[in-house]
Amino acid sequence: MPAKPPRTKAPALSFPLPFTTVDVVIFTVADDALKVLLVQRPGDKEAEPFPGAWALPGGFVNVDVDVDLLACAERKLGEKTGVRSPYLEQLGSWGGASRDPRGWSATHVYFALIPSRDIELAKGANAADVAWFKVEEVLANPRLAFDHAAILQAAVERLRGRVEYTSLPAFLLTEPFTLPQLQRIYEIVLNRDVDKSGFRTRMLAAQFLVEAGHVEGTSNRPAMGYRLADRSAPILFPRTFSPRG
Amino acid sequence: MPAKPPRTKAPALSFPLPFTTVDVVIFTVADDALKVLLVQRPGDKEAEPFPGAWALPGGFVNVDVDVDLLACAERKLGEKTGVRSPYLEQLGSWGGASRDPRGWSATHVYFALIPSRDIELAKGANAADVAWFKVEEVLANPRLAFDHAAILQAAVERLRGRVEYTSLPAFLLTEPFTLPQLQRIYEIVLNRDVDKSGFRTRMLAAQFLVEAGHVEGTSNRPAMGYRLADRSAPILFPRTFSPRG
DNA sequence: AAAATAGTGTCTTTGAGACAATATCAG
DNA sequence: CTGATATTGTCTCAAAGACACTATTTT
Repeated sequence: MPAKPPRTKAPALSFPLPFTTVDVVIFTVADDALKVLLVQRPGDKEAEPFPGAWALPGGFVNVDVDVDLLACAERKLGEKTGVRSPYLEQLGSWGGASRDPRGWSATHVYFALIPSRDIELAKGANAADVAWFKVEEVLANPRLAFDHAAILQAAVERLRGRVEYTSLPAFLLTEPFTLPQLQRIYEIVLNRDVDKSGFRTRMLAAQFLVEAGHVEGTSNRPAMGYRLADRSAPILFPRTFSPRG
Repeated sequence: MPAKPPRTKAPALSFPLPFTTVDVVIFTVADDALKVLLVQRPGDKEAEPFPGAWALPGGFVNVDVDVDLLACAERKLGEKTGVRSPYLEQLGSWGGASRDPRGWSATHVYFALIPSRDIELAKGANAADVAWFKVEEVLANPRLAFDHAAILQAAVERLRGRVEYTSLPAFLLTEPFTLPQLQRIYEIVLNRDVDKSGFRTRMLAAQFLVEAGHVEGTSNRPAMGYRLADRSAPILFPRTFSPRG
């Protein structure tokens, strides 16, 4: 790729390198709303950019610790939520001269889906600077650090887009879950009602759920519980949900 | 994001930075086949990695020239093909300790679609080290530099996936083009036949084509020519092409 | 006229959407 | 029993798939 690359592993560089960071957009559904995890940047004691502003969790790649970008994303996710292996997908990357006042930087962004029941936010000294926010409210009044508002916007669009034709919302629930619970997640993310009968037909026809006994849960009549046949990836439906399709 | 960031624009760093590169997967359709543009890496005179191997076009981000990642991708595309504004979409990023022997590196990958008639490959001293390859053959016997075989694989999967439900193949044709021409592109990319009648109905119903007069081209009966109503982005079909949908 | 390609029509099937009906539980 | 929620059934409609048919050009 390069014309005149450095030769050593810790090179005396002949040209400046951009900063490399990884950020993670962590979604969950709680209180009937789609939420995103944000962290508050430290006050201006250290002359950091955007002091006190909320931002997506993330930070510099640590060349000595992270074997690759995915590992770095998993590390940052774990540090903030304690969650071990959620659904994690690469969203894209943002890079340029002006997104960070310290200089040319590029960030690799992942997005994660985690069930709200699985969460224990990072404890200890900086527990207070990690919190869930309603996506709707953050987007309506974005005051995020860096270009994180644009990144969040892209993540939500990607999520909504995928939900139209994939089984992604299943990753927002703990197993086993019921079809009405799953339908509710679809409705929350899509922000519209979904027909009950068609939903059930579609989900069961797609063959990605396996029965896991009845769940005597929150409602009057117990519902069948299901688990995912394959937790490694969502399945794709051949059609979109929306009407006028 | 960072814990202890550098303070200046050309900082004396307290920790090592990964290399940042941009690579572009450039597709076209020619001779009834999907092709990808590759460049040959220089011989080992300069102790570069993978001497003589073929690679995706790309290289280091130039902090002084590229305002952002997209601009960098457009620059590299233009340098190799002379094409000015093709369809260009971010594919993803690959980064890790072992993909480049010189050290931890991360590459931001874009993929481009260009009509084969628009191309004039880079001329001059290094014209010979740029060439089109059949994607099928490269994937069958990958000997690309770095992790470019995996990247190409991902790009092809993305392209094939998108083609199932978008108007992307239109960006592989010069305007005006006919519906039979467009159908042929779909068939080449998908590597399967598509029904003529259904194809026409679908394309015209999607309202993204505008008539541009008859084209008295290659065949016996002249066909209606079309242009894209909006060249900025493909449109999405509500369903997939495949049977068993 | 024959060949070749462009374009249309018809029939069947699949599955979504709407909505009504039934089933099973808690009180 | 009544209320609430789960689950199923029915009817209609839109669009895909398969495939036959018609139209317009070149030779």
